[in-house]
Amino acid sequence: MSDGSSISSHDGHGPSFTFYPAIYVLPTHLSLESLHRVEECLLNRDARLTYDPSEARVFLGNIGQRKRAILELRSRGVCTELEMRSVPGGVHVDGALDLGTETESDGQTNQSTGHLKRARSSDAEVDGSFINSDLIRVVRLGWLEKCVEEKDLVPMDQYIIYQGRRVQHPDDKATKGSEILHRAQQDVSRPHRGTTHRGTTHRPPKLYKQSTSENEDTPPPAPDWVTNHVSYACMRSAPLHPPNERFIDQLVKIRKVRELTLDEIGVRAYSTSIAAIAAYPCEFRRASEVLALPGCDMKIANLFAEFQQSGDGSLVAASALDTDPVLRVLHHFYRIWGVGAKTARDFYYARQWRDLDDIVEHGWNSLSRVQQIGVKYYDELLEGIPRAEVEEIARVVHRHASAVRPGVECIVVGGYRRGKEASGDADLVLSHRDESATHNLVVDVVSSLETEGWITHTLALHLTTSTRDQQTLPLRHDTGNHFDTLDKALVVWQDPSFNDTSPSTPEKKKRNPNPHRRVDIIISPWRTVGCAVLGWSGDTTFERDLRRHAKKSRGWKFDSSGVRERTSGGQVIDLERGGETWQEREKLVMEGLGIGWRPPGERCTR
DNA sequence: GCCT
DNA sequence: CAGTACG
DNA sequence: AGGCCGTTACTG
Repeated sequence: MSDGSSISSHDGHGPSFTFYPAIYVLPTHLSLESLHRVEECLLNRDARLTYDPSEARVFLGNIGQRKRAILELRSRGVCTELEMRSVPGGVHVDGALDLGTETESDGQTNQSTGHLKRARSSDAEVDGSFINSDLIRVVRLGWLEKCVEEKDLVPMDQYIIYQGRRVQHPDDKATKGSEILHRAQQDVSRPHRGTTHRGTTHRPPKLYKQSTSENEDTPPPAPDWVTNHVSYACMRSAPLHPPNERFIDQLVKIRKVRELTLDEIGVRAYSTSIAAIAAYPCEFRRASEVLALPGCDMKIANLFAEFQQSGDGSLVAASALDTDPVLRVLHHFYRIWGVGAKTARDFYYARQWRDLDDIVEHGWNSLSRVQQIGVKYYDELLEGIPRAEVEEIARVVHRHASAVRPGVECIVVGGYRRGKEASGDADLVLSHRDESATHNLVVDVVSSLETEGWITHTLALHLTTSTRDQQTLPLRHDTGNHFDTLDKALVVWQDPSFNDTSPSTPEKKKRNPNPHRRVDIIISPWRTVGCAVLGWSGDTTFERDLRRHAKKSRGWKFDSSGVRERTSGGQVIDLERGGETWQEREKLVMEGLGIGWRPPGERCTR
């Protein structure tokens, strides 16, 4: 092995590390495979592995020098001072030193007595020195190799490179961010110290079989995109329901907390990790598998370890969304259409509101028009639209569009096209092979639908190309020809027809019981319909990475209205010319951008 | 939080 | 200008 | 150390 690790995961039975404190494997100077084998070896012997440096007390690594060891610790935020009493080669005294300090965990000591006997027979240092001391040790990998070779625990002494005690971190001042966020981070950083497993080295029962033979828990071969470090979500296939969906659900909740606490970068980071995990084709069995994915590092691997050990698959930082009283209210406000994280916090902290009634009672007139609509139809707009109903809406829109522009095509995009059972809204792209037919189409379709009673409110109208062009064309010799983005209408929709039978009071019109729905109608000229459909069919991270990739790898600007040169002047790049159908044109765009085609059902980055 |  | 929306 | 989607388009 180039990194000098001779650890094999097929090494038969060996000693048990159950009663060692949390072990952290330093990845430095280790290949990913070696790292995995070392972890595998430890796990097979019931060691308590951690990906959180702050809770580890043994750091195992392919390292030779004390100076290097200190550096490795420091770079992981572990500040120590040298502990002189038992340095390498010194007298072995920690047992005596620490045995007397065991006061807080009698239960654990008693419970493990029987095992301690076994352990003690081969290694006297196991019990006393570690279980209750705050000693931090950096140990050469050779120790583990020796233990494996001897099939027994071997004293660490000769393998200790450095030994220290934790000291207060110099810049440990309070974070300026919200206390909730801070608390959440604290909680995450010590996932094994919860009330459930407090202080004990006892591992929860393994769900998988103890490995004895060929069926060894070697992880499945990594997919290409892992080996090749493909970091753009738009270049991987992520299905609607990936194998690690339950873990992803937890991470999505943490991301939501980051949104609510205005941590945009954290949101971006979690999105990257989530997208990678969503593309992973099998259930993780080891945190080290997580570690191998692009966009996932110790933080995420550690969260997976917590997920795996939690029993019910919950993460403390994720549960905060439901349990923290402040976050609960912020989340509630955030789900109002037209209210983002900033406004939600303003409602809470400045206006001191706590629920929708407070808003209606004390601030109705301070709301924007769309926020009022958002509050009014709060529950209905959050409901989720079944696929059949999305199709129904599309038929109605297509009928009206056809009346106004014969030959128009209506394409359902968004979550529906990715296969979601229920969509947050209905996203429809209208296009026509005759370029002039898409001119003013939004306005015409929306007013037609309004007249027939399908559209109850228009939340936003984005008019760019067509309407404005005509009015301002003479004035527009603009410097930067950003002449195209798509026309679109974001509307509130309600089926106007319902049974008006029964009423004993026939004069009073019964209220329409059909739920209000959010519908987005997007207009695209045929010339760029492939871009429109591509830009409106992927999950957020897929679309972000699409733009990022177009920029970084081609120097192009991609959006749903087309592909352009990024250099001023912005020459249009026509990647879809020659495509006969919108499906063909979308495929040509994906290939032209160099991401390769994949169906919409595989663009689910969450 | 992760990557270059 | 900041804030929100869209995927 | 600096970037992270969009020179988005809209509202107020």
